[in-house]
Amino acid sequence: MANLRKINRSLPMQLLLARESAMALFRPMLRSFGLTDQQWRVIRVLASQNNIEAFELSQQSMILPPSLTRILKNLEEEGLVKRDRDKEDQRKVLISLSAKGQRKFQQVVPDSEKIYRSIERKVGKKALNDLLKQLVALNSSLEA
Amino acid sequence: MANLRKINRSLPMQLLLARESAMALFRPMLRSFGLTDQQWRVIRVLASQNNIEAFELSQQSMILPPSLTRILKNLEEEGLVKRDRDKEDQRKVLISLSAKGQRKFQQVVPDSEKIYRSIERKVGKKALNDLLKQLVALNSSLEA
DNA sequence: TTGATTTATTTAATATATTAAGTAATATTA
DNA sequence: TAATATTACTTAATATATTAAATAAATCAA
Repeated sequence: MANLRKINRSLPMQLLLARESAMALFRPMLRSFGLTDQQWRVIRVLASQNNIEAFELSQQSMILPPSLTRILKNLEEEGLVKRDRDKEDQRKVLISLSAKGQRKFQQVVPDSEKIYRSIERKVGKKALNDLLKQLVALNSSLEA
Repeated sequence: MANLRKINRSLPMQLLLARESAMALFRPMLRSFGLTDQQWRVIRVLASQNNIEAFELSQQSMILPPSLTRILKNLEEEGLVKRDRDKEDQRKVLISLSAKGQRKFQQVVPDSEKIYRSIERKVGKKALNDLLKQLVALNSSLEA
């Protein structure tokens, strides 16, 4: 039987495992605030850029447009985000956090930062920064 | 407004981005063989270990049991895998590749390896190995 | 040895991912 | 400017993710 590298030595698998290990630390906290991983990604992006186009939001939150449509529908029903048509270009939808959404963000930030700092302690600040740099380099290598 | 690190500087986000960049290179090839990412993960594990328990398969393929149940149902309907009850412990299900599943694996391996080697060239063999080592280290740090 | 507990998997319900197709608004071009 | 193409998003269909609950077999405890 032809050989393939052991699955646990493959780059995509190690990236998946690493991401799962990291997210496992955030997930219970996010759930306690009634948020899914993706909803939190969306809210984070919106907290830093108000009235952002759906396409931009999709890129920055790494959520494909069809998923984003549903996620925004849910967040809108919960009153956390607002959607408006762009007056200049009626095809575009501009999305922003509601006051309630901003409060939700504020509530989550301290716990999120606490967990991130505990990761920094476990991994080591230097090792973490090195890793981030290598991931950025990897991404630009792979795009090329 | 309280501050949170920019989303694109967070570890989970960079891991997600890196994984997507890598998987984007494999996906068209896998689809051309009629396989989803997850189905290929399952087949890879089965190719190296026949008659594996569902729980073990779940761990190694990084697919939670409820998802695995459906994935195995689909793969079984396509005749790629077989399921048998463990004679010793009737709770357990033992899974293995059918002859057809083994042929499918053999068909995909060359293309998969070709893509992996192109990644090695783009990223650099040393950089890739370093990164893998750091990811392994990260995983053990985070579990601790 | 029966009743309670644990283990291994499946079902169910809701959320997200992926690909393809559809729709409406805008831009382009002959 | 009417026909065509493109853009920005949504809908649809199928696959997977996540959490909770259910089921059935095995184990444990009294």
